[in-house]
Amino acid sequence: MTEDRRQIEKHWQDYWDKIKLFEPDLKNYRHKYYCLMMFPYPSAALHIGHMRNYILGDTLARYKMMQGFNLFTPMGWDAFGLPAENAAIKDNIHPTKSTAKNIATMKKQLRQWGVGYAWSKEINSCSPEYYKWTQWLFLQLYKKGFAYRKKAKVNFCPSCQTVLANEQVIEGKCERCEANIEQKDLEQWFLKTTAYAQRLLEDLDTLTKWPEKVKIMQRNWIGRSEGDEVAFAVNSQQPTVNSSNQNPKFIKVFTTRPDTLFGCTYLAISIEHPFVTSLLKIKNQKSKIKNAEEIEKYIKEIKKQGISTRDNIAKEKTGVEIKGIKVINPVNNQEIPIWVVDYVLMEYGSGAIMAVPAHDQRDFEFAQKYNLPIKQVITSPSAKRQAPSAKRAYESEGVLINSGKYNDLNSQEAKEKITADLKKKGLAQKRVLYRLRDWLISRQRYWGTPIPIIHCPKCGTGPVPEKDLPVVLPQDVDFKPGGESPLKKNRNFIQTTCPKCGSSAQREADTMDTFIDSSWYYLRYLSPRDKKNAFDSSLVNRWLPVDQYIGGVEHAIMHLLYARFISKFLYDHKLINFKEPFASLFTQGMVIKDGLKMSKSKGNVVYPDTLIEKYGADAVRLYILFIAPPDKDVEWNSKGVEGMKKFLKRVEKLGYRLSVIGYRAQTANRKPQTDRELQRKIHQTIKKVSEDMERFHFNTVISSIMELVNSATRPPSRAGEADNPQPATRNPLEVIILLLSPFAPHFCEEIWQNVLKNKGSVFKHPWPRYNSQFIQGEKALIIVQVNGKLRAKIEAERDIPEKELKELVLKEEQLKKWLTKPIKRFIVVPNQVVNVVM
RNA sequence: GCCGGGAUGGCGGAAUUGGUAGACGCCUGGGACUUAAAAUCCCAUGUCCUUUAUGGGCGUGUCGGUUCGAGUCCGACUCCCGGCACCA
Repeated sequence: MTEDRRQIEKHWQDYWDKIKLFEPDLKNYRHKYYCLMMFPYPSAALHIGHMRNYILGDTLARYKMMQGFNLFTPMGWDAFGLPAENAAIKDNIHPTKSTAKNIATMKKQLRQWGVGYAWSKEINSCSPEYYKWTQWLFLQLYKKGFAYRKKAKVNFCPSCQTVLANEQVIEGKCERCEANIEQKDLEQWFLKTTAYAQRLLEDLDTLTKWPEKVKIMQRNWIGRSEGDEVAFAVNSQQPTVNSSNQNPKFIKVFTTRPDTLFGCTYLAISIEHPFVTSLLKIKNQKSKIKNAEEIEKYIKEIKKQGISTRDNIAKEKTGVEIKGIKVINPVNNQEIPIWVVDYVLMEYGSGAIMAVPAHDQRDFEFAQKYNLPIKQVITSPSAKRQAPSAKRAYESEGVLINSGKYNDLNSQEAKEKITADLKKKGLAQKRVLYRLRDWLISRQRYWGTPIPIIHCPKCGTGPVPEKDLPVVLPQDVDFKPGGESPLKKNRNFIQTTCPKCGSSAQREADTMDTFIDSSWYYLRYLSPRDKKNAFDSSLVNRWLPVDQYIGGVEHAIMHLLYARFISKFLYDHKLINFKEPFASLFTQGMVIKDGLKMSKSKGNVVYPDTLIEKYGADAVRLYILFIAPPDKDVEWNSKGVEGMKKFLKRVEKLGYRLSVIGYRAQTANRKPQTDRELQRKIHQTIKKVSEDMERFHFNTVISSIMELVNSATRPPSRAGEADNPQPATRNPLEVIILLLSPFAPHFCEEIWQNVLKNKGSVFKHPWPRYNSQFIQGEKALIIVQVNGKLRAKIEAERDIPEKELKELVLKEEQLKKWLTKPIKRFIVVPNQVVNVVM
């Protein structure tokens, strides 16, 4: 098979095409199985890391096919995005061309690996046929008020020359190019993801087949936090929580720890807080402050430094007191100072906090620096009256002290009582905050879906009518980025007429974040050429949610959160009838090389093509799934592929031997007990493999099949079983081929049809079943321990009574030297272990 | 700092509910076949000790505990990987 292996593989690839093995019957949704891989970005060529992903999915798909499911595994291309555009700028090839070329290369690779998809349903997010409906989706969101424009401080990447969503900023750096992110005030489009914060959080509990890890990451990202809003009166004026924040009569703070209110010794306020801004703007207000100039100077300085919320945590906190104005702590009417600080974020809560230095580490550090009082009000329940540590704040909950009538309550009780009392006075209310922000979707780049919006000088901003979709992305664009959208420079594109009044108007020049393309693609696969609808609701409602979604853990937050958000939006507007798009999620591990994730930019990429040339696709497929459980990261080492080739050769030889000699002749030469032993192994293996397939333990599946091959190849090792004759054992080769076929499809199809002489594809044959009565022998191997240490192994009848087993143990020669003292206890685990305790 | 995950031979890994630790494979060493090599097959392969056996001690990151019995459960710690991070 070595020489013509490539030809054999190609032969079966053609065969699967011919019999349309992977083409679904979408009308037949009974026993449906929608197996979806995250669609790839078309980069130059797929490496081993990608291959692991697709082989994993293909193996599962073929297994499900054999189990009799009506399988649907489509594939497509997430083709818009920055890499293609950057490559285009560098090499001066239009993204349309380079993308098409990359897709062709990748399709060829996938085919060579024996990976099958329903190619008739292929989609490509950069084709007008697809992005027309991405635009349609945007318009639905717009019409329902879920897409809006606002001027906001946004993350701007100076290197990519575009804004980024919060999720795309990692430690203050761009996730793509790692340039430091700048904050800019820009008018941008947002989607109201926050409107779904609570449901995105709650419904995670319904996703029982998602990895816990991914759900935890999403929960943390949504970041729900329950607490209270508490109003602090400015000087002695009477505040209420219902007045506006601009009103300088009071300042609202958000806290999760109202039990520490008595320990609040100053109020810290963001430099951008409206209270501060209006204070400095309005003359008679400003005159009340003794150090207005100092504050203005401070704010200017901090703004100049650029208060990024993410990159200066290590920096020492600074601030300046507003002299001349105080606030009243509502629990004890104590006057406390207000400090304008750089460590309170305007974007979260109310932009002001009650500072409790004794019980918050940040406030503690600040108070120490500026010599502000540190007042302990919580003590640990175990060590009452513990002095506050000189080095750290005590941040845990505990028992209240120095808190007037609330003393001796625990934190939980105190929270409720203090809030209730303040609520009566109108000074507090419950509030739930989320860390999740609205999704910023505008990108000042060329290679993306144009936002279907028209700006009319008379009518203002309005949608492109649905009948005019798609808004086609023009080809002749100078796409070099320059801080604003390249489309702005294309007059033919920009100039349009207002659909309402007909006067000359301008198109929106920004394109959409590519995560919108991937937030709904799983719906389009079922009717990719439909010219009238984004998706066919009746098909979608029958085929979704996706039964198995497979992809990288790097999409745990962004893609999966956005796709869930869009599904919920479509559900609420009755366009689909399910709330969650992906019933079961599997996140495969990364392939590591030299300690780093395999990636082109790091220069540690291994391409599978030369390995496939040398060993064949099946051997590489087997190896890639054999080296580790698929959800774990794995360090790549090409050395072991050889072993897989050897293994396939042994199976081939077994097949040759059985087919030449004939299976019956072969069994006739064996003793009956040999057959029984092999038969047991066959059924045990079917059981183990079937169970492990469901758990995605593909590595142990392969080793179990190897064990069965070893048993079928080698002469029997154990004899001495009862020799009552048994019916002829099932042909081991047939079982081996069936179990192995999802992993090594070409090889197995070849043996199935040309050696075992079966008609039709092995993938049309049902997955083998085991018979549990063949699994157990009538003798059990029992481990004998003395005081917990292994001392002997004996064979005994299954389910032997304890008394007889004890006699057997006492008779055993090997054990005599250990059983020197009187037996205290005799512990039996039936058919497994005996432990003699002396 | 917080939240996850992990640590098992020379290597990748196995051990599903506490019951033979190291399956399966790679590497390595030895042997058979061969004029020779490749391929193939067979044997060995955690570690130490001895009286060389159907022998024994030790051994799953560290320390301690529970149990007849712990890689697995509990408590404390070390290191590695991933996520989040002035979120009040």
